[in-house]
Amino acid sequence: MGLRLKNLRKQKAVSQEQLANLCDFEISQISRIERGIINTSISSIFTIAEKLEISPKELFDFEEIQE
Amino acid sequence: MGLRLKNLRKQKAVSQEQLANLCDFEISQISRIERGIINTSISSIFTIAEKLEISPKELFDFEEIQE
DNA sequence: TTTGAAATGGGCAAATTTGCCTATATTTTT
DNA sequence: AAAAATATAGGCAAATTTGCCCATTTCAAA
Repeated sequence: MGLRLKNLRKQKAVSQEQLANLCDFEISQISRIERGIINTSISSIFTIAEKLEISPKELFDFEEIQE
Repeated sequence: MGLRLKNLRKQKAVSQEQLANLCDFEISQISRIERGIINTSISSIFTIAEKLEISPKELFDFEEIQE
């Protein structure tokens, strides 16, 4: 999931800091989510998806195997 | 999300208790998730989706408006 | 290589979730 | 209506996440 987010974020050319500001999260939080350090909540995912202007579903669009 | 889960679970004719056992969660936890009392984690969602034999994406397949 | 931006890492308190348990309410079946 | 099954509710401690710091590392551009 984290990897998926990282890829989508980069596709949108948004930095972790920018995304953090948009979501009103901490940068470290975005970093933790992308690296899979934490198991973030659904609402965080929804916020991120919204601010990244993607569908939440897209964040789960990856093969089970990875990460 | 909770509503979506509840619907999918019922479609599969699985009770909260059965789902809880499958996932190795507490029944009350399933109940809380379905009612939106808590903001559960992604990994919980993945576990539930797996045990319910659905794609995680399906759980997010609903209109923004509802619930 | 140096500079600046972007990302990672860690510590700590506050907030939230989770498990465990028991009780009550609601729904379904007989 | 009564009984049985399902779902909701709440309390409490343990576990996890989150925000708020600041320091360090990695990466990209000059």
